[in-house]
Amino acid sequence: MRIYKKMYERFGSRHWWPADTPFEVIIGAILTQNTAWSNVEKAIVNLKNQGLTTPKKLYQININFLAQAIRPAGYYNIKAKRLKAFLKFLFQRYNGSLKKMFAVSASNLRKELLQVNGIGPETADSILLYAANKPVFVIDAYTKRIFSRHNFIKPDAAYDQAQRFFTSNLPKDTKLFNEYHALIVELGKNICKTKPRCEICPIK
DNA sequence: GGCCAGGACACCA
DNA sequence: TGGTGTCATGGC
Repeated sequence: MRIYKKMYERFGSRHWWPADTPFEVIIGAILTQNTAWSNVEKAIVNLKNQGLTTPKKLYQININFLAQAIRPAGYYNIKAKRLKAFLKFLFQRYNGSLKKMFAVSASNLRKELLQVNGIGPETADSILLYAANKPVFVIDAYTKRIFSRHNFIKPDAAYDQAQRFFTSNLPKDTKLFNEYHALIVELGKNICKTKPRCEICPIK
């Protein structure tokens, strides 16, 4: 909480995730896997321009067509397959309704999402926190890099292990988790990128 | 022109 | 469980 406050004082509210709708959050969460967000944005613009930002549309279109549309995001063939896998899950289990899916408890939905091919722990947690508004802490590359450099977690810590560090030290609060992870990304992008620990780091 | 970015999975031992 | 290869574009 002490670190959170320092970062918040430095960067302020981040208003995350950068998307217009919960479904766009899900698309972005899958497309950004090991990929710079700037490339993901181009892919999402393509989808928007073609009116493909609803579950129904994406469920219906041809997978090869989808792959071409998301090409700028990289790994486009595999990501098209992963988006399709999620849509198949959404329609078969929840009749295509995000509302119904979000009504499921965080822990149960997490288990279900992890069964979907192409959705791992980080993607699942991003969906739970930023699309479904559930109090789940997201661990990503920035989180591990920054907090291992400052010796709060081990560099090779497993996902769940790193996650426990945060959840066991913080109140379980969706807004807090949302803001915290957004601040970590901000710090990771702009300051804690190359130098292991630098003078201007707000959390040292 | 090499390196890297908001992972996940298949395959192997 | 742990290690390695694979997927690919765009910015610097």
